[in-house]
Amino acid sequence: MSPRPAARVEQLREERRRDVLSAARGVFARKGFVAAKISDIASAAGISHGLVHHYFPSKEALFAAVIEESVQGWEALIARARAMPITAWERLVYVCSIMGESSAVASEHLLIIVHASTGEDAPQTVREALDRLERLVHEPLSALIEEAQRSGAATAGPPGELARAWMAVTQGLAISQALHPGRARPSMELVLRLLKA
Amino acid sequence: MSPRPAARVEQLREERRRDVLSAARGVFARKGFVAAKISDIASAAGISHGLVHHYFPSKEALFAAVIEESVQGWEALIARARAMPITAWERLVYVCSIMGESSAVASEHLLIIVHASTGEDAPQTVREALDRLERLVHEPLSALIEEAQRSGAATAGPPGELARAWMAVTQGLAISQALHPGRARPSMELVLRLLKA
Amino acid sequence: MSPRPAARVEQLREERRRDVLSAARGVFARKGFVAAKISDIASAAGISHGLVHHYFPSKEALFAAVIEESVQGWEALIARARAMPITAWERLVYVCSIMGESSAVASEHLLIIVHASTGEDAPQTVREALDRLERLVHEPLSALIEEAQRSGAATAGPPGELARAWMAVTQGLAISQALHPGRARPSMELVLRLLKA
Amino acid sequence: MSPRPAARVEQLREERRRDVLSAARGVFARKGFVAAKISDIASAAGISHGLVHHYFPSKEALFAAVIEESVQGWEALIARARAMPITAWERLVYVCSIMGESSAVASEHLLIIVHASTGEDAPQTVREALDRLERLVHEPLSALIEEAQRSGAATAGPPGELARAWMAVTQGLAISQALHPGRARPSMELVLRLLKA
DNA sequence: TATGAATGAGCATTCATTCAT
DNA sequence: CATGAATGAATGCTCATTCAT
Repeated sequence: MSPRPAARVEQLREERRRDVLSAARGVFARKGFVAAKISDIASAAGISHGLVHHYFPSKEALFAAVIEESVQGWEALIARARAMPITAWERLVYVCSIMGESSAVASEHLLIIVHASTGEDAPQTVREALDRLERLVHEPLSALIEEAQRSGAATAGPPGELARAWMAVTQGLAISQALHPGRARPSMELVLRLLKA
Repeated sequence: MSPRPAARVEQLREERRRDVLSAARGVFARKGFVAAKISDIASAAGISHGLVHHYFPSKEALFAAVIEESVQGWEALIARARAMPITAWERLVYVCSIMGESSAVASEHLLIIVHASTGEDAPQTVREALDRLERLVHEPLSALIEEAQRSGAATAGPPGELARAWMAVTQGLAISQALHPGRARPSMELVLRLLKA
Repeated sequence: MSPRPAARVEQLREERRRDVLSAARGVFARKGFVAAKISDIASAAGISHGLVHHYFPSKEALFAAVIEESVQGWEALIARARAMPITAWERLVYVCSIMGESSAVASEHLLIIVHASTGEDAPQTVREALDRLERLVHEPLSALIEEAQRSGAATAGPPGELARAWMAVTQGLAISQALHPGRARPSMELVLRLLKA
Repeated sequence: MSPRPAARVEQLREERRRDVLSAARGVFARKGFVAAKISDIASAAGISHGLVHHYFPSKEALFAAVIEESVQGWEALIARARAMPITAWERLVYVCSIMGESSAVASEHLLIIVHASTGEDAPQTVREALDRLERLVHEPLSALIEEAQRSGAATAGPPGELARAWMAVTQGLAISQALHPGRARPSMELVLRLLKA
């Protein structure tokens, strides 16, 4: 009966799933988990609210998927930076520059993480993903900083704390950007002054 | 008419109102406006949910009162800094040091402002208070930076943008601290590197 | 210790009770049982809401007392009419004229009875009082009409039904008056056309 | 997109909306606006309380819809009477006879109007609809009476006041009927005696 | 007595989730 | 797959009633 091969069907389904995920990312970023309504997400994705549950069993699962997506983006960024044949300091600069690009998607990821972090009601799956993210970003960053310190490029101090400070500062700037998109974005070069020797 | 002196009654009422406000500050800081439940606030204040409405007509009014309190705290801090007989740069250091103290209350104020800023559902009164806060902090800060630039203490660049960057960074660090209270707090001296000449 | 004799105290208490009852009559008349708030009544009586419960154990009891008062007023009116040394028709005219006077108090009684009759949630005590009122008004009225019919003054027809019609019409006019106090009041002479032979 | 034809869906929705409206009419008639509970209406309609809000955004809107329905019924009745090729007096008789039919629906409409008129808490929309109703009924009725007076069929007197008296009386009788459905209904011929020359 | 703080049951409303079509 | 009707748990808010002062 089906005119389309199963693979094509599966692909369409996957595309639709991505649409929902994208819509959810935007809505969660703007409203946070609790205030975001399934119907907001459905509207943003151009489908009915009932259909959202065909792709994601629950609002919580959808949120977890968005978080997971963010975490994987960070993982990928860090992996890319580590794979480049450059100095540790240049890797830091590279990471900063990507972060600073602040595409809408990146801002949304950051805002979601802020919401997920600051909200106390995040479900367990989300908590775990956030912890994983924390480690994923913090550890390689500390390593990069430590490496850069050895080469004299980075300022002295406990690399772990510097990494955290850098993460906090980056997050603060990203929030600011996300909230005021039109505003002149502080150059990431400024942020690097935190770490520069 | 009352068997108790009116002044005392009024005083008790005011105290209780402050208790509720404090409880609300904490809950709003941890959960944001929408996710915070009146019953959470009531529990935190050790009273029944009905009594919360005895002191504040609505959740929105309570939130607005908390925001107002934050705004006034900032106003006061800026005013104190401006009143001190010190150089512009020392004023910046002073403001940073107070901000960096990170009493629970200060963190809560910052988190609330983050929530209120990032959440799309803040009511109109709150939006206005936030706008006022934005101006209250940004303008004097820009002035301080400009002054410090003239004395050569601060780095070059548009004072307005530097002020915004500094605010974003401070907010980011405060969030980080609020979320991980046990963690070693990045010294505010680090933050000053952003501005130092 | 008490500077006043017990009797005087009792009298004051009784006066205050009447104040509350009067206030309640007005509020119940304007809002009905459910919509009337104890605090409305307290405000109207110029006392605190807590004090209302010193005079009446509950809102329901207060309502019952108001109804009781109405019932007794009707009883008294009917009794007065029956005691007068006049013809049956003149008694009908007398009752109509008193009803038509429409002092604020009389209107309020009527509106309360309408509310109590039309509202389904009246408590048992109230139901009983209303039934009693129904009989109290209906029976003597039927008797008066029957008497007037025998003397040829009243129109023919079952006296019981004529009495009910008259009561319904009187109530309708009273409602109209109560709702539009400024408006020219239809003369009760009009109402008597219903019964006149 | 929908697997069911849109027209059919719309029709079902409209039917269900009418069910809710009917249930609401009965409950509002018996209890008045404040005392009527959404859950009462839902039970009467055989649906869950949540679904009521699927069809009407709020209790107030539902009440307004019921009132609107009443107003339109009156408009239609008056329009029909005016369209008939009969004398003014016959038109009055016709209106009385329809009113006197006292189907459950008509009684409910009248009781609702009484509740809405006597209750002080009716929302603004309702107030406006009632004012409109007042004019809609009063003006054409006055005109009819005036016309009937010119033909000598109606009693003398200010047509406006007679119209009001007639409305009040009709309302009173309708209340009486609605409250005691089993009782012998006073003939509307009786009411016409108010107006007959 | 008199006040008003305090409680909690009750109601309107919202929204995630399910499911018939 | 897709829709939206339907449900009911959850939440803000009101208000009768109690009670410490």
